[in-house]
Amino acid sequence: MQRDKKMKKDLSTEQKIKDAARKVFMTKGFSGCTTREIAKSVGINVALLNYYFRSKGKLFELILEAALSDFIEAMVEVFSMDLSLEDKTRMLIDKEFEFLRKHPELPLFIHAGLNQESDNNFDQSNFLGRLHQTGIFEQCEKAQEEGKMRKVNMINVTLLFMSNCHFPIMSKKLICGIYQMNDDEHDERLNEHQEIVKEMLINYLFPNTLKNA
Amino acid sequence: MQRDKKMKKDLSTEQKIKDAARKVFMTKGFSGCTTREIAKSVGINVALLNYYFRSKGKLFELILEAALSDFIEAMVEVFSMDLSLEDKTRMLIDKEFEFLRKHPELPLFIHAGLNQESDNNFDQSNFLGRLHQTGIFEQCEKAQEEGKMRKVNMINVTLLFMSNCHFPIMSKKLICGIYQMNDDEHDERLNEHQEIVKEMLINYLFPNTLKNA
DNA sequence: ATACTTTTTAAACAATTGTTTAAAATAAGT
DNA sequence: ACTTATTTTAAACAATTGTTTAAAAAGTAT
Repeated sequence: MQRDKKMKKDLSTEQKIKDAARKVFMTKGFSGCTTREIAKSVGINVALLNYYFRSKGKLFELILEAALSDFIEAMVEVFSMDLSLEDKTRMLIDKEFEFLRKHPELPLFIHAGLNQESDNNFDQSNFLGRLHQTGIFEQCEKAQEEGKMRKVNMINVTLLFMSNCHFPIMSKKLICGIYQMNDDEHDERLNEHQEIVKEMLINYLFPNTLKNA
Repeated sequence: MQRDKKMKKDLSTEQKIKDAARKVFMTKGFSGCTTREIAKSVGINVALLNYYFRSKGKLFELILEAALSDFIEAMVEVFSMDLSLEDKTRMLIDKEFEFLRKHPELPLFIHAGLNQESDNNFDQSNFLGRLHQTGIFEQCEKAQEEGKMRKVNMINVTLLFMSNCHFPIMSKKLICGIYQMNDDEHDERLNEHQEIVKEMLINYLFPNTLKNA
């Protein structure tokens, strides 16, 4: 009954719990927070958490799955466009930096979350399939055969992108600690890094393009 | 028994606790494990933990600090050598990959650990000072002035190295999940990635070197 | 030996944990 | 209206948490 008629309130309790859980899990991790903490931030009873979601763990899996999906979807969005590989590279990096600046805790949450779970329910969302549907792999393969793109395994390409986009965001505390920076200084470095990464990756993946320029 | 003046046993209990705590904290995180779990893995009582270290949090700080120190020390070791910047780059990347392959949980542990702590006691170990002592900054500055090295802020250089060495290791579960790989396949990708990173970074940081070749 | 200090333990502490139960409040259907 | 189903709550559950207390065990020195 709760699905058909969602008139009730401004926002369904189920969604409000999910939102709060996401925020709390993101910043504190699974075992770093309590169900009561989540419930309190929604303004509801603890029992209601287990009424909608069966357990803390089940709720966490849901949030983690959604976070993973967000990640993949951002990539899919760019890959699906009608652009050259160089332009897709630039756009992906820009989008990733923009997205991660708004959700800086996401990469760490995902990696920490994956290490906490025993069973890997990746197949469930079929991330690889969604990437395949964009035709990005064929586009790369073709460019590689034409000598326009360096012949690198797509997994390594993925690794290159993720490393250089995700890590700079998630390492803020470490970098700021080592180099004694404040938030503004770090932000400035990050802006510069965004350009560095773009040039470096394009330079590496599409060497001809740069040599002609 | 008589070897040391007022010492204890084969291996000091204090050290045994530290070793066990390191292992447990690394894999499960601070709030992901219990003091009893650590104590049990050493074979001692829980109270003994608080006898040597004042609390779980204090013990964790100690482990985290040591882990951070290990990281910096690995860099210092390479930077202190009498080598060209290109050779230091190659050696640093190789050493980092080798080291991280043995301790793959270290990067995630550090980043998650830093996010859990409220106070940043970085100054305590003076990481920046230890890096400065190696003369690496002067070496880079000189190379940059001579046009042998791309003029990039040292913080961005650090970010480039860390991103491309640490992230590939710490993202194993994510990458294996997306691309449905097993451990062997991932290992193979990692080996290839090590070479990719070396070429890409040297290519980017020391462009003249490659153009002449 | 005795006396004193350090190390280790068992037990208890109070607080918090995730989860459940049963009843109340609210909404919906008739 | 009344009846039923859904949503929400208060309270309790048993288990576990980090930490402390007091006493035993082991070690050291006198």
